[in-house]
Amino acid sequence: MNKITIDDIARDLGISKTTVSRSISGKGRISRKTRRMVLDYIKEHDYTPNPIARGLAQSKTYNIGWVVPGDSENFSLPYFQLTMFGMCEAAQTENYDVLLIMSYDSDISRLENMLKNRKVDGVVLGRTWENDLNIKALKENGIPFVVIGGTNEPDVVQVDNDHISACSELTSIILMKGTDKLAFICGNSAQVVNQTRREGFVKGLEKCGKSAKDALFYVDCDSAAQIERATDEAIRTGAECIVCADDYIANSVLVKLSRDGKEIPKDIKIASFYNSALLEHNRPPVTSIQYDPRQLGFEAARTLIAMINGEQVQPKKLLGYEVVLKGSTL
Amino acid sequence: MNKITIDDIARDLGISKTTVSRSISGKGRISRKTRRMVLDYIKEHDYTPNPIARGLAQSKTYNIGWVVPGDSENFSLPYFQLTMFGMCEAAQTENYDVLLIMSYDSDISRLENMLKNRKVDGVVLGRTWENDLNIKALKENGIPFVVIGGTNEPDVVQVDNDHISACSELTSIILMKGTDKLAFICGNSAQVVNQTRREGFVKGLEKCGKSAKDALFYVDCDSAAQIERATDEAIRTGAECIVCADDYIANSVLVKLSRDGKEIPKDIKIASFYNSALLEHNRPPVTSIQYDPRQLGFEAARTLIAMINGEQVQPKKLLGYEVVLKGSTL
DNA sequence: TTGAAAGCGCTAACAA
DNA sequence: TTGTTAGCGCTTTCAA
Repeated sequence: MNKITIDDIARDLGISKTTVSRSISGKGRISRKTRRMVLDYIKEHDYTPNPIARGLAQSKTYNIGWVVPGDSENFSLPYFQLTMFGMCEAAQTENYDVLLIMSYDSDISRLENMLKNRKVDGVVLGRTWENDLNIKALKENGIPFVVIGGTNEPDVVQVDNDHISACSELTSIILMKGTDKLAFICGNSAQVVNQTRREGFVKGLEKCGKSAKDALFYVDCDSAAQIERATDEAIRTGAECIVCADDYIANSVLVKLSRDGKEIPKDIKIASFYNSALLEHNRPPVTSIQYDPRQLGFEAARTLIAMINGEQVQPKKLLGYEVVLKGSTL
Repeated sequence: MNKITIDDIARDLGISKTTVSRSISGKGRISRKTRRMVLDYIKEHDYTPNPIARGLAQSKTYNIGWVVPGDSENFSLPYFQLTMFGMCEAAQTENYDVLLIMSYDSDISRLENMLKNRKVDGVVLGRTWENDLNIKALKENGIPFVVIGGTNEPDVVQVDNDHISACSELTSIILMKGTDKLAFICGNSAQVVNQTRREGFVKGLEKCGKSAKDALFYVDCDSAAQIERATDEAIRTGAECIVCADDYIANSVLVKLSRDGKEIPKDIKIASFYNSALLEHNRPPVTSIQYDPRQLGFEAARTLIAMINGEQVQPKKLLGYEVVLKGSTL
């Protein structure tokens, strides 16, 4: 067991523990020689400072909290987990660790508890809602935090995919290829990401001289049943292409279409605003937008730690994307 | 900000901070009256003990570590995340938090670091390998830990799905329905779960008077290409049913079959030893085994915390399952 | 450049 | 039943 402490080092080396502490942290003036000596000793004896003790002394935990929705459907799980991996990577390089905070829809008690306990130095919010209670709690608390996703709350540091550009680009490409009547299906519209994607969709319409009135909208489709109903209605109303806000929607639409014996893209085209690896094996492959959740998480954690260190950070960072055209919109 | 400390309470109430501490923890003798008084004060002033300070004093962190594979393919992500949710639930009830530890295949440096830093009181291992280096490091360190999955390392507390019973049951059911020639496809055989499922499969064969020689085995199929090759060969060799070790394999097999225009179950039957929600929309639905990853995580964390508290725990706990027969094996 | 001493906020022997 | 007194292992003034 690693039971050696800073006192042991000081005693063995015949110096004060202040000097040892300074040698380790690099703060304050220290002769190169003394510092070398301490560092060598540490290496040789495999000493690791106790982060709890350091935490107590500096009122820091060297942990960041990751608020992850505990109630999301299975399809979004990989997305969240990949952002989590990215966060861990970023945290690691700064010697931080990641602590989990489960959130359920409107129940923010887990987060509140964590804030009261002061077990984290900052928080990353994995998903944003309209009128987000988590954001309110975080603001009120004053702890540094960054959100992944958009928000119209002022003074919130955000990292997000550039959904607007991405969705508008994909939408206009579809239109320019001669498809005229589009249907848009999305889930819970209280989630900011669904609002943003809708906005991008409309922008894409407008870029091609159309407006929202020229398309069909099915929002708040949370269950498979609702999505299937929307699909049915879209087809009956003459939609030529169904644009799905995410892969969960796309999957349900695909199942429905195959059950009805519709052929893609002959009978109806389909595109998705989020491409998870889970859809990639579909026949035909689905036109979609490719993001990098891992990078998203990385950026969020990196930004957060910079904030914790008192650095100035960019208030809103948008990451890139790639529109991938495939057989489903040929 | 919650800046009130135990000293403030002691001063305000005219008692010693020991008494305050005791009132909070409930340890030692305390008059009901004093305790009430302290508790009331705490409630009124919204005091929360500083867990860092408590941690330093008791050499405890009230964190448990969750070793999660950072390199698993997307299909297993939901499984891992669901166990993670279960862990969080269990941890929460005991006032513990969950800290992430990413692991990559054979690189256990993250875990070693965490152990050296003593930022967790115990560890849950999310996946087990043959000759698992994580297990060795944990044993050597002496920290309490439980593994999810099987292991032949002695003296390791395990929580696992009962893969042997489940797989053997499903296998024998398929055989009893008149299917004769089975093929088994699985991924990396250094992962214990794949070994265990294979064992269950063989046991199922034996229950029906067959042996391993009567079936086709394709192990270490890690890539889609390998799985497709295995599928091809299985069919050419006369397999009537392809039994897939998990949903990732099943998905690739399904894609391959549909591309080749094979009809399920007419041309070939298919079953999976793990049913994720990701496959549930397949047409026809796939016969498979249903586990509850959330409960698995819950049980693991609960057991770990019991160990941390010095309680005696069951060395090996197997959880239930459900064999779900669907159209793919009709 | 170094050291002494006083915390950080809590727990736990030991006394009273 | 309660209080006194040392810590837990580190950081950080303030002096030397």
